[in-house]
Amino acid sequence: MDRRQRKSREAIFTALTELLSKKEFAQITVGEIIQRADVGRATFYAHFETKDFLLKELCAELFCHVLDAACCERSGHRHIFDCEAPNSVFLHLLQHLQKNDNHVLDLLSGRNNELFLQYFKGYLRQLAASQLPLFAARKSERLPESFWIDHIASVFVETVRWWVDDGLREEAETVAEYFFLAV
Amino acid sequence: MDRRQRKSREAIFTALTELLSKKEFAQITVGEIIQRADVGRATFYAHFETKDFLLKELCAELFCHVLDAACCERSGHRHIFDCEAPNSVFLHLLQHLQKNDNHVLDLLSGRNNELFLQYFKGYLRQLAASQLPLFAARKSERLPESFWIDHIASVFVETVRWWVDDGLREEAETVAEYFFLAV
DNA sequence: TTGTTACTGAACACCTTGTTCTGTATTGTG
DNA sequence: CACAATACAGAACAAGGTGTTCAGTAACAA
Repeated sequence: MDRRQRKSREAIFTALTELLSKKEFAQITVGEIIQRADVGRATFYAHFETKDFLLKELCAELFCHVLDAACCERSGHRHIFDCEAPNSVFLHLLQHLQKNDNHVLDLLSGRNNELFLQYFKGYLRQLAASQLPLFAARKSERLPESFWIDHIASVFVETVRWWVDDGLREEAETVAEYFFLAV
Repeated sequence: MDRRQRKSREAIFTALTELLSKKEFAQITVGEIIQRADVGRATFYAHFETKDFLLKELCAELFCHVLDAACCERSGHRHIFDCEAPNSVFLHLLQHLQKNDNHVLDLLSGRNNELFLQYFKGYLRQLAASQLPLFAARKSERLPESFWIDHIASVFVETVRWWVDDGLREEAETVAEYFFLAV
């Protein structure tokens, strides 16, 4: 990919990320983004079809990064014993979120954005489906699997949301424990 | 209240309700609402500050109606025994939703509206707080109460969402059972 | 009947979106 | 280096939505 392209794309991502820490997505205009990114209007629309598509691609990058990181650490050389514990993936995810390196939490704080939650939950559903055996003990055979997967993803998302709205006062470990007690 | 006021207000509510069964809230414009309501633009803004405030008031009316109905039936002369059962309020709520008299489900179907979910969950949180003793068996003493209330409300909302996205294929009783198994 | 209040309908300024254009600078390749 | 391709800035543009204002009209309540 052309260096100019990468530069513009990155500048737009960064601009959006910075803006997201100040105001909610719906209130951010394309004009603000390109102004902060120092990029022409036409350039923006050459890269992203609409503002929503920009968010979608941003989410894709974020989640890939976070989930990959969680997976790598899990199958990495450290924490082998912890990884055998049922909550390791979710705990790692929470720890990543707590660091907030890539400002994911900005998207979850306050009155958050529906599109983001949609993507978030989508990824979580995948994760939940892959981790399904871990929750077998709790699951009743009377519950349909689609319901159960959705439930796990929902509870995780809502737990994180509660955590953020609460001001991140608890440690990631504590929240992971809440999650496993609740789900 | 002036009859003209009531008429206009009602026409606007009805117009929005009808439009919501066709498209999502974000795609509905004030122009469409006033056209369908057969009401002047100035009239709309005399009644509601913005489109969002309109939705807020609509939600308030809907939830008051639904929750009141659930409460009345519960403390009414019928279903006395059922009402002693822990799930009666939630089941009644689900049954009300299933009938969809007031098109609440339109707001929950598909890619739904964030504001609505916010209000929905807010009301649910109240209900959950009042019904807290019923869930005492499940709750661990290690879970903070604020987390627990939020959790119950979340699981209910997400259960209904799953139900709707699934096409309302299950009976309200079945869904109520799922809810109580999951929460 | 009379004063008050709510309504219509149109015009208005403002903002945001997404497109199109011209000219310019940067890139990777031969 | 030279050249063709490509990404860029910047400005102008139409289209569409928002919320306000105002003058004239109709419905209300006392």
